[in-house]
Amino acid sequence: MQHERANKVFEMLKQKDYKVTPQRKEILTLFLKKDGEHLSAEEVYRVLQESHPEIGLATVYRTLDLFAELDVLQKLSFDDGKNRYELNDSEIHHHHHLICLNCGKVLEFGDDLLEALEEQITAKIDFKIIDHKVKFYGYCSGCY
Amino acid sequence: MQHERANKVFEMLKQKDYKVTPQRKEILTLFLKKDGEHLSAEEVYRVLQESHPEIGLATVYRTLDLFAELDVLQKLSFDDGKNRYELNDSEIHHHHHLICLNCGKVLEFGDDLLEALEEQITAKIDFKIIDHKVKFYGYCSGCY
DNA sequence: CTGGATGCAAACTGTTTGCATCAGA
DNA sequence: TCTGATGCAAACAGTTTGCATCCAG
Repeated sequence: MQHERANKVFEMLKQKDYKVTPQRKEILTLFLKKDGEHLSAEEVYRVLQESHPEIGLATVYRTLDLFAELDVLQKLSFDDGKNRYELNDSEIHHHHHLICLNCGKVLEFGDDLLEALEEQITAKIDFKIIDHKVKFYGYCSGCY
Repeated sequence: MQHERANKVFEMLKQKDYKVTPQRKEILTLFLKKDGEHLSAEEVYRVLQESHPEIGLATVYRTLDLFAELDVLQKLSFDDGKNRYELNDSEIHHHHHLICLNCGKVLEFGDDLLEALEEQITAKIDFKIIDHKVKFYGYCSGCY
């Protein structure tokens, strides 16, 4: 149920004294609709443009920042010069990215395998890990 | 022996019909001197400025790009809006980064542990991994 | 009604490019 | 000599900011 998720976010906004504006609603709705995609500010802006031409690019940026801060979205960067955002899968259930060096396609994989690695690092180095980002580069099935 | 490493790179440049210019020499020398540091173009530019004020920022960018392409340097991004470069430790001996969320300090660790992970991924997903970038976020010993 | 949110345009930052000049091979 | 490399300035892309206006609470 998508709007259930949305309502949860709206709740949270209110609780933290942020206003629930139509712009914020629209942007969240877009991400819920495109669950799993990694959208840039520009892309969000362009899509919304069609149905809501009043929304400004600055508002998109501000809203994406806000949502990232509230952990509604996760901020990503694939080193193409622009930040991307994706819906943060509720509870800490990360996934990571396989980036095809040829066609640029981005595949994903879960991070269960990484937990063991984290433990080993924590044991070796005096560093408390609380998050990680992993990117693998290579060639997807269509490209080799 | 540092200039041995430098000479190797100069060799390579010549072999690939790139010219060995004083600017390229200076930039490489800087990275050799600051081995292990992650320098941004701006930083390289500012440091060189002191001893070689003629060198232009555009040249720094072009040279960093070139070196990255030749695998002399490795291009990194710590999501602070600017690219950084570090000396690429000769043969494929990667290390990865532990980024302190509090003070921004960047620690490093080797990647021997990751190999097993790669194999598991390759087995599961149809994707030929040829490189990876891993970043862990957390708190370093001074910050928790 | 009131302060936070918005839209717009201008400012900013990091990076790239066009072009005349320079210099390594 | 002659093409690739440089320096400079202008152009660019993505993002941020100032400010008058608007509207959710």
